[in-house]
Amino acid sequence: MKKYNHQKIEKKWQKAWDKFGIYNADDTSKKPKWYSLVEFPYPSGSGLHVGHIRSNTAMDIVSRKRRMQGHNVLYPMGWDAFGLPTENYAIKTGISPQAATKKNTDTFRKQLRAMGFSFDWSREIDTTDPKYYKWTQWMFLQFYKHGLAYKAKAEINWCPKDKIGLANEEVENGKCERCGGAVEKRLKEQWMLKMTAYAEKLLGGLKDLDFIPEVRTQQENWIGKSEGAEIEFPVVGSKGKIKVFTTRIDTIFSGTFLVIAPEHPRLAKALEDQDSFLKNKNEVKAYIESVRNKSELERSAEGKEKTGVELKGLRVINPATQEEMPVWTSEFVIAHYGTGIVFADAHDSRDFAFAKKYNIPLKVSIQPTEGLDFEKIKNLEECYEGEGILCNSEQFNGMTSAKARPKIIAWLAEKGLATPKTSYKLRDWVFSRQRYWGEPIPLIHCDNCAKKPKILLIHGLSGSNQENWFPWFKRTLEARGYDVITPNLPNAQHFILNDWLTVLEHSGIEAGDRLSVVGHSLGGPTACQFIRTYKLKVENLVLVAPTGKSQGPEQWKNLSAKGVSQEHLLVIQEFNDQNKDLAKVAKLTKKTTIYLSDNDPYIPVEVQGDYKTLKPTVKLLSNKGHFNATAGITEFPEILAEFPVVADAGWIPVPEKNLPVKLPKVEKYQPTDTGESPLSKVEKWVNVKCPNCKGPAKRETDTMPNWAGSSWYYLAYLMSKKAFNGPVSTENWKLEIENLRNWLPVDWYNGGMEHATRHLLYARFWNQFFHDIGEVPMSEPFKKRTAHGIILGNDGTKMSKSVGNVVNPDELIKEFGADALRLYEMFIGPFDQTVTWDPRGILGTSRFLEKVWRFAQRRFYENPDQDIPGAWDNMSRIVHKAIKKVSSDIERMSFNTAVSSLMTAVNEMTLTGGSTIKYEDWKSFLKILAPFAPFIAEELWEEMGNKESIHVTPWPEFDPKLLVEETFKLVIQVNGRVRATAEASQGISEADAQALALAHTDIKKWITSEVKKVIFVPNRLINLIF
RNA sequence: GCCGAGGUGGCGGAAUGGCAGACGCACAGCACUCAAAAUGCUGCGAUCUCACGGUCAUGAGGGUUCGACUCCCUCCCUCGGCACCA
Repeated sequence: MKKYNHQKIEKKWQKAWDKFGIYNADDTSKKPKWYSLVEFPYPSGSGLHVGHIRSNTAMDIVSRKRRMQGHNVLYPMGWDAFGLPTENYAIKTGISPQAATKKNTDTFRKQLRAMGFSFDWSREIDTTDPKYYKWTQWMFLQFYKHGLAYKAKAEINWCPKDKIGLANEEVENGKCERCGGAVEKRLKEQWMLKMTAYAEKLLGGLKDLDFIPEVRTQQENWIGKSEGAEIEFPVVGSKGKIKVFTTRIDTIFSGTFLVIAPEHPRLAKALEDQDSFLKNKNEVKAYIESVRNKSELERSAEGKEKTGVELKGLRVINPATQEEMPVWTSEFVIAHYGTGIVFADAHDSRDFAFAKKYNIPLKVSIQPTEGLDFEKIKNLEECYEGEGILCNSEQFNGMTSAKARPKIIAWLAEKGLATPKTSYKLRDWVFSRQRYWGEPIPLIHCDNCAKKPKILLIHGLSGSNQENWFPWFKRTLEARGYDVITPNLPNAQHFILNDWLTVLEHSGIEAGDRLSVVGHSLGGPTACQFIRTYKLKVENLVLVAPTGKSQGPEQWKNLSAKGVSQEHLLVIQEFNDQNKDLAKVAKLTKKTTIYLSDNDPYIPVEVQGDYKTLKPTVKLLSNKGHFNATAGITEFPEILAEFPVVADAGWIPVPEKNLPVKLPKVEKYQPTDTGESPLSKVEKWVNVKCPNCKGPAKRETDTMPNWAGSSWYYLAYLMSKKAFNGPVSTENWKLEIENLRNWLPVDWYNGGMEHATRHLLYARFWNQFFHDIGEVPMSEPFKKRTAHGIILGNDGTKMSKSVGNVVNPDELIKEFGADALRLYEMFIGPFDQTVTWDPRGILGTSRFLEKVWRFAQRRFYENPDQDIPGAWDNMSRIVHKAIKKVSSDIERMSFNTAVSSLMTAVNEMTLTGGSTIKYEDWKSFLKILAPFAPFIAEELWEEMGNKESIHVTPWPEFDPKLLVEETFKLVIQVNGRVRATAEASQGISEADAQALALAHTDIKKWITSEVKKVIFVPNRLINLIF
């Protein structure tokens, strides 16, 4: 009889499984796919801990079961390796984050392998690998190119003592984690992702997802949708209006003052303004200053009295009551929610307290429906915040709050003073970090390109800037951010080239401008001549129906008929050789496009061929004539394609072919005391050529947040090796979409509750965006989301290095084996609940495995024959009961009871039948044990002579017939209390059961009268009522 | 303050409205042993009783029900999240 040597067995099977790659997912399989996902760990220096193992084991069990159920299973693993601890370690020790990460991931990988998780290691990823983050950078650029990434001033946590910006994780209760000093808010230009644009989608998408309710509600609360109205308060003595958001428009008649957030930009503007209405500027300024100097903690402290000052000189009118109201500023109003201004009344406790403090008049307009003392509310002794019946509200009196709200909105909307409006708590994602250890943001800032681009529009013969599509053109492109110059050229009827050039020369164009030129008709060749004469650099030259020498004599006759003198015609002809000029001009311009129409009276189709042989792009539009008003052209939308919206001027994306922007080596990892990333000190890296104008430019030195790489890692697992090894490009991404389509969505994603809001929302946002731009096939990435409870240390507190209560799995694996540890992790308590690590607990599961081992040895060494004649049917029942329970328990994440039923089965087997178990039954038992304890199951399976791995054999089905026992224990109750039990046969009738019960010796003494009533639950109990 | 989860032996915990405490840890007794470890068996909520058996027990108090850990109401406590969101 062999002894159970877990060390030997585990090493043996780790090697064998690797060798045969039995856990590698197959991209081309015809089997149904199954994608299990656990949050990939941050590879910290302290190694894997028992908390990681809990989630990994659970999903490993699910994955193994699915594999045995015939699915093509993908269960991948990787490293979320960018992050502060590694960076702080680098600051302290000087060891590069790259080197530390390598070491840490090696440790983690080794530990995870030792646990026997069925990961597909061929798909391992690392967010800090340039091969990975080149795609993260590409993705950021997609956000940027679609207008969802923008730079704006946002608050960062600033530690004035350490002189560095802090991540949210580094702030504890408003204090710096490092030095314990108070943290300030500072404004800094930061990259933001416009997540608010997806608020509604993120909320709506939740509806069809199988997320546990806790996660779902946390996401809903985080998005924080509330529906209400925006009301306008006219300013007294001015045309201005102040907009206010409210969800309680039913209280509008009690609104007696407005309150504006101290940080509100409109307030700042009013203070700067020389002739502003404000009469107490200094007082307001001082107040805003005092608020800014308060820490977040002081400001929001519960029960803290709110402070504020009145904005003297500013009064508004309540649109419902027509009464004048004062306007105040106070710290309790949040600048970024709603409009940053609220109307205040007696039905909000904060407003109420504030008004009392500063003696602002109050009015009551809501009467509680029951219970409360309305007298006190009416006398303004108490604040009533709830809903109720409206009073003091004119025609709305007597209505309930709910009824009145839409009516009041409609009433005010009619006067143009209110619109229904939805607000969200969700804010845009601050995407910049002023740190080293993150993905560089792949943008380059170019001062030259930051200049407002100019467009020079040159009209043609007999034309003016008031004609054709020119006014429309100017208006539209100005709205797109361009400076459009449309000079009126002299003697339009009698063209003199030099006169025209002189006017153009003085039209406001300067050397170094970002210039585009649009020329219409004769303006086309004039443009070419102008560019050539002054050697102008032009970004985009657009010629609309340009006239030229190539035209035939007939056309020249036409011009002549229009009054152009022969002399001038010769001049035109002379410079007007498109073939010659354009060839030269093209050298000075980046891009040239010619628009032609098939029915242009001046440029007939016969001569258009000449243009088409030229280098510029020719766009042929049908039926546009000469592109002038005579042809009915007053708007020319096609041309807009040439001039895209000017966004975030000066930020030029790094071209795809230059990705990744790799992190350079730095001397010091310490953030700078100006609040910038240490990257800003690497001049060689920072200073680059502008990809756009080739002039001097600087790289963005902010890096991406930790959340970036983890927002798409579930997609990365699906991508081919080629995608990571090859160049990054939109075309290459598209090649991967098929793989995404095969595997998405993730069927089951388990992770911690701490990621229920941020990570999970970021990833969903990311995915929805890429779905919208056609780069990801599904809108929602995760079909099912569950969460595990955390494991507390022995002492009931969170495991942490400093407390010293972290449990190291290495020693446990060595002493008890990975199988015992896996079982204990599952057995320790309900999977979704917080549990406390009990160092003795693993003894139980370890003993259980020893017991399984001994049972197997007895059965197959003492009785080596394939099957034992007369083996107990009871044994089959025990096994099939366990198959049923284990199968369903895994699906409902009740892993602790699954383990317990495995234990029960073994206990019952040893008790009932010794080792007389059928061969098939024992196989089935090993199979249901296999997902939990894969090593021992595999070993015992092999010992039975099986050649194929147990982990790829079919999952056993239970036979319901075997589960039915002939007799059962009938519970006998008298007046609802259990008084006895009796053995009864299955399917016993109510009458027989009653007879059995009444005859029972223990029941007789409870019989006091005739049976009044009988409750009979078949095959379970009978309850006699006397 | 709001939202969510939870409260059951000495401990971790189990229980489609139907025998509360499965399974495990700890503890005690017995067997094996010269002895110990390991293993196996037995016991293990409180209380009354020599005993058969009874009574009380699932945070507290009420309710619904033949019957409640489970459903409803009120309250207390613990944990997690959000936190001046108008």
